[in-house]
Amino acid sequence: MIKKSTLEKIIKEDLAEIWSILTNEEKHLVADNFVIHNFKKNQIIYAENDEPEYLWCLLKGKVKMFKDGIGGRQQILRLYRPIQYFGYRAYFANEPYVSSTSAFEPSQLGAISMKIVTRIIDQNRKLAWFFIHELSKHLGGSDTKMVNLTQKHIRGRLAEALTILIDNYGFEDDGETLKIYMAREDLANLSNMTTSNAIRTLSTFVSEKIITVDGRRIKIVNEPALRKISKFG
Amino acid sequence: MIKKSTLEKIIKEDLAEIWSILTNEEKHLVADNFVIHNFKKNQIIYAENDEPEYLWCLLKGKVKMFKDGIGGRQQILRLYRPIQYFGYRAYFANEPYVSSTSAFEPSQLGAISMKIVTRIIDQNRKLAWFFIHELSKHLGGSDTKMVNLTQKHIRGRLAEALTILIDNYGFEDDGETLKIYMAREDLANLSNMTTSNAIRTLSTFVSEKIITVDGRRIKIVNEPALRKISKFG
DNA sequence: AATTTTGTATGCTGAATAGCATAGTTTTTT
DNA sequence: AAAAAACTATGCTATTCAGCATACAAAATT
Repeated sequence: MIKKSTLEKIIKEDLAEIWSILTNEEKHLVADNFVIHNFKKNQIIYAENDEPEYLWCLLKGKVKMFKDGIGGRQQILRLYRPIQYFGYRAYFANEPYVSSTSAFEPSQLGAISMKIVTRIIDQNRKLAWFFIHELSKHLGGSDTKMVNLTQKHIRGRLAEALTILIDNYGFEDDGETLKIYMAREDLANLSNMTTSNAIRTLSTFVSEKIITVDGRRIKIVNEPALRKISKFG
Repeated sequence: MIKKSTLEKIIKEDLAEIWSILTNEEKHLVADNFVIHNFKKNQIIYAENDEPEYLWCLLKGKVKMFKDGIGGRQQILRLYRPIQYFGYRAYFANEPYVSSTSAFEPSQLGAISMKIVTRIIDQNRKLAWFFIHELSKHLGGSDTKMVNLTQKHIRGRLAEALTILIDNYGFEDDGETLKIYMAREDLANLSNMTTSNAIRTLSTFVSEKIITVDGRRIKIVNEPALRKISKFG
């Protein structure tokens, strides 16, 4: 269980952009209605077709947003890190979730009722702008990703997935080991290919000295080459 | 050139949802800053990497939003009909356009400076909500489309494209001829396949008595079958 | 610690779809 | 209305990628 103090720190000391724009009164409203949840590895936070109810705030851990497709094949849509927000889109669109989310690793999340978020948006322009900005960013990203996934070849898609991991979670202290350890299957689900092909293509990247692999530990040894493959492949 | 009266009709008589939520003063502000543009068939409205400046309102005609990918292959992201709005996402995200738009057929559009739209959002909650809702809908649609395009087979993708055309533009008076005549290449660009494969797959749909084809005129003769292929294919 | 389960690596095979060529047709331009 | 350009239809071939099988390795569970 996260300490109440940790939570208050985040909200009151404006550690995340979103809270810094609230009035003290609004901060109190949020703090009083913020419920902490702990999720185990691979535990579902919400599932496709569920009715949206909460704004989720990832405090600690890693979360994936995904959609189950044909034959149980999963497509990972987005990855989240602390402190980021999700779960609000479907509520705003007034429809059930079109995707699911689960914890990649043991994670701590806060849930705030969307009714309260709505109430605050109604009285605070800046929060409205926060969501307009956030949604606009995601929409551009989704459109771009669509074209990348449909048009790039396997090498390009896997290279792009690796750059997404770099950009989202960064490196360990050595400056080259990816700070996320995911199964090959997840890597495949992120880059729209089968697990076999993710494994195969990783191997060729190793033989080309672009990465090294030690179990799930991936080191990026030639990032420019990787980004080049991602861009043109 | 569209008549000023037509424009005023749209804005003052609340023919489109968006305007009905404005105060009279705001309506005036919009009407005074609304510039009508005519676009020829295939003319570009704005292009990828351009800096966004206007909210575009499609008054008459048809518009496609697309992204140019590898080897000049285009992916159509969304289709617009009167009276719908676009061009605002990149401005809200504070970034250049990630996609382009062009007129499918001779079209009339209105352009309003995004600065003015921003000013109105700042003073009118309802307009903020309009965009939050709109962006949320589009984001859900984009995520769903991504999975459809990457996971469905060719038949399913083409069937889906046809249902998108039905849902966006409907039928002629006969109740079965699609009210949009697009080149096979555009149909291919909508469903992520080559032109050859769009033509081939259309032919098999004809032989299966799901559609009939007369040049670019497509009649949907078995819509349930089409939707079934779209869903499970 | 042993056993079971799950994940990784690699090879082989087949299916799906892209690419290209050619002929005929429609649309656009002059 | 004629000429040019663009589009459509179909066949054949090449490529990419998925599917499956097997062996091995690593994790998780008992």
